[in-house]
Amino acid sequence: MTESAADGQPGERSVVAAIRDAIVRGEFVPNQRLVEADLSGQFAASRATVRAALIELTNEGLVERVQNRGARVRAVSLEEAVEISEVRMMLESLCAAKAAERVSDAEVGELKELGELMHQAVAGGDVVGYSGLNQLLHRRVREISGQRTAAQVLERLRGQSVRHQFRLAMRPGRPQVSLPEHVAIIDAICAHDADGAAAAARAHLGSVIEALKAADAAEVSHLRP
Amino acid sequence: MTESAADGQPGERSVVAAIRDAIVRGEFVPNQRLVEADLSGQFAASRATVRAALIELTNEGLVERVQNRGARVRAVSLEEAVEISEVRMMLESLCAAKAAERVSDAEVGELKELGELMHQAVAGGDVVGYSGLNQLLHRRVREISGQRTAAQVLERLRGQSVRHQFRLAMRPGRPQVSLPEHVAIIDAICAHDADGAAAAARAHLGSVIEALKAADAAEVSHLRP
DNA sequence: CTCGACAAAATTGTCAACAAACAGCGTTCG
DNA sequence: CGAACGCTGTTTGTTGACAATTTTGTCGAG
Repeated sequence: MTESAADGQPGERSVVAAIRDAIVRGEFVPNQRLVEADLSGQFAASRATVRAALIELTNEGLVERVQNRGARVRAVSLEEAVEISEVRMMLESLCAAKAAERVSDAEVGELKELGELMHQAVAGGDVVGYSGLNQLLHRRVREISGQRTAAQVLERLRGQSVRHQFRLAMRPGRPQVSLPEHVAIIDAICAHDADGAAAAARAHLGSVIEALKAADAAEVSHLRP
Repeated sequence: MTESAADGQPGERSVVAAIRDAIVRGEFVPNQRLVEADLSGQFAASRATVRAALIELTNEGLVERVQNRGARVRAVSLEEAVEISEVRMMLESLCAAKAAERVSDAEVGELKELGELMHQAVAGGDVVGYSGLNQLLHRRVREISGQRTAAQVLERLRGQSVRHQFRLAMRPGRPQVSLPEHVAIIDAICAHDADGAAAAARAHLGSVIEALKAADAAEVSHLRP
């Protein structure tokens, strides 16, 4: 029972981050009601601050708010997760192509090293480490691309689908599938091959979509043996 | 000096819409400061309501807010407008492809009629009418696609770039260029040709990007003859 | 026993006031 | 004469309380 982090300064920005973390980390489960007064107590902030935070998180797609009925943690269905991945497929391929055009020599070295670390993580069975490297890679590609608009959108979408992403990373055999896809993206970017990078990113996200559907089907069948 | 629309109920939702309209319609120019107290008076709402509205509009990308320094209308540079159009290129092509797969017979008729109306508007020199039909077409394609995630992102991006879009629509000869591109999108969707629709949408947005750059270059050269 | 209306509790929406931070300007010191 | 300092006015950030709305629990009639 983590009595939750009620410390830190109660600044507006901090409360947003705190609630977001609580949702992303799974402390607040989907469809859980988020009562302003309760959160006000939990995070040691005034109700107005909490309210502002909830509005911000609503536009980030993490919470749902309906008139006079309060806010609750938004539950993203499999269908929505697939939609999000489809959008990611388009935008990550755009960013990968841009990154391939703009990548510097230093960044090439960085990406190659990242690929090596991912390889080691998979070989060593370090699933959570690999998951972290995975996110880091995607973020670095976004940054290198210089496409701030796409990067912002992708960042928001990541928050919404983090639960599904995590569930996916935990499936046995998944890292072995995604590693070569990631390597392909890295290689294409480092070779300044924009078309190849876009294609590799598309292929990777396509694989994610298939895996999402497969994972869901597997879990459903597991619920009724 | 339109003393601005201060009527209507002061509901939270209404204030957001009112301020958004004021920005999109150009009543509030880019970089204009948005003082909470002033808006509170203009829209007959409390400062807290205005504040909530500004937070919401910040996440929509229409206003910029800095700590302890207030909010101002966000000015999107040409560079940003191009970035936005690049993202739109990817997402609109996705929606066009999905729409081609899912379009019903009734919707085919609707789209064809829309194309006819656009043709008439261009032939009659009705620029603003054509601009409206343009937006309507893009929106209908998004709706038909059933891709709610992409549609939401596109809707937000449209708000940010509406000023550039409008400037573009006003350039002489632009409608004659964009009309066949729009027709190509319509035809591909109506023929259930997903790949063709995606390609047509990509081509259209590519044309928009080129036109944006050209329009900017022309205006710059016009400022120093 | 179920359905509907009524009342009470809980929760959100709104408001006015207070405190903190920043910007501009005049004063004073080097 | 120039620059640093402090002051004042304005604007945002925050708080607490009040009003409106929804939900929940209860009672009575059919």
